[in-house]
Amino acid sequence: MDVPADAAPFIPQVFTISDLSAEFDVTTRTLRFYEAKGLLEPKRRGQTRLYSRRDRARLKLVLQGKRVGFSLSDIKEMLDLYDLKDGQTTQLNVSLNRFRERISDLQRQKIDIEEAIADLTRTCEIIQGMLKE
Amino acid sequence: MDVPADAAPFIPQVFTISDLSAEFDVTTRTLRFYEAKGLLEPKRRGQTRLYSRRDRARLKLVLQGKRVGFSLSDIKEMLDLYDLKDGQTTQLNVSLNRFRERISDLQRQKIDIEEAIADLTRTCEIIQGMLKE
DNA sequence: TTTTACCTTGACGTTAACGTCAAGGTAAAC
DNA sequence: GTTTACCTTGACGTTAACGTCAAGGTAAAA
Repeated sequence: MDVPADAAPFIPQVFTISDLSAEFDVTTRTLRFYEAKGLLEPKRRGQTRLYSRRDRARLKLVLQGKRVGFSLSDIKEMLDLYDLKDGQTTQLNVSLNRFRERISDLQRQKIDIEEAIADLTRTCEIIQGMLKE
Repeated sequence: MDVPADAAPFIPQVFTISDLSAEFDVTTRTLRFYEAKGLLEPKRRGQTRLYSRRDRARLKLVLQGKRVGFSLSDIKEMLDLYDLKDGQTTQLNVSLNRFRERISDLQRQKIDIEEAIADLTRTCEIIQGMLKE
């Protein structure tokens, strides 16, 4: 009841570079690289980086984005969009379109791969035919 | 009947760099690059490159190989294999295995893409849900 | 107190498949 | 003869996403 509203939380939840490195299985170099690219913005304690929960959440999003094939600059743009706290709907629509474009790309790639598989399969059959002689 | 067996053919079928460039829609830079990589070996008339039908056939194979996702060095290895005119069967088996490995890779990739599509689709649905509010 | 471990910045290296000049040679057409 | 077109080699540039030193700072443990 008497706890001041601005009392510092007792679970600050900050992370070192090696914490995140270990948790997400990326190198420290990668984390510094993401910072240089503006994807993360850890504070410093002296020289040492201190990552907040927000940084951690962002990192998670970066890695998710990479998994589905977005480039780092794509991801940065989207993260930056979400930082503009206004016009939520607009932001969501922008990202929605991004995602849909990416889905189209992926479907195109899938077709290409299927064609390549068909090509190679046919070629294999021809070679097998030759080997039967 | 009296034509000597070693008579030069009257249809030499040689090609200039721009012939091939136009026919296969690749730049001349690309053709020189492939030569530097040992994929093509055109003769020279003075300075100028003269591509034989064999070069043309090789180029065709290179482009086919690229289409199904082989690297240039993969392709070079396979082309070189076919140049060793002995042990045909062995060569064919080697390539057959290569092709099958590539097919496996592609199938793996296809699965990855399908997963990414599923991920993105799910995310889109979530966003759409948020937008309905 | 020295070792050990972890942290920092900075700068250059890597890979693939060419692109892009630069600087010049040749050759046919006008 | 000069313009136009095409050819040559050589060398450096590009892109992405980090990797790999180098050289040094700090701090806790032995």
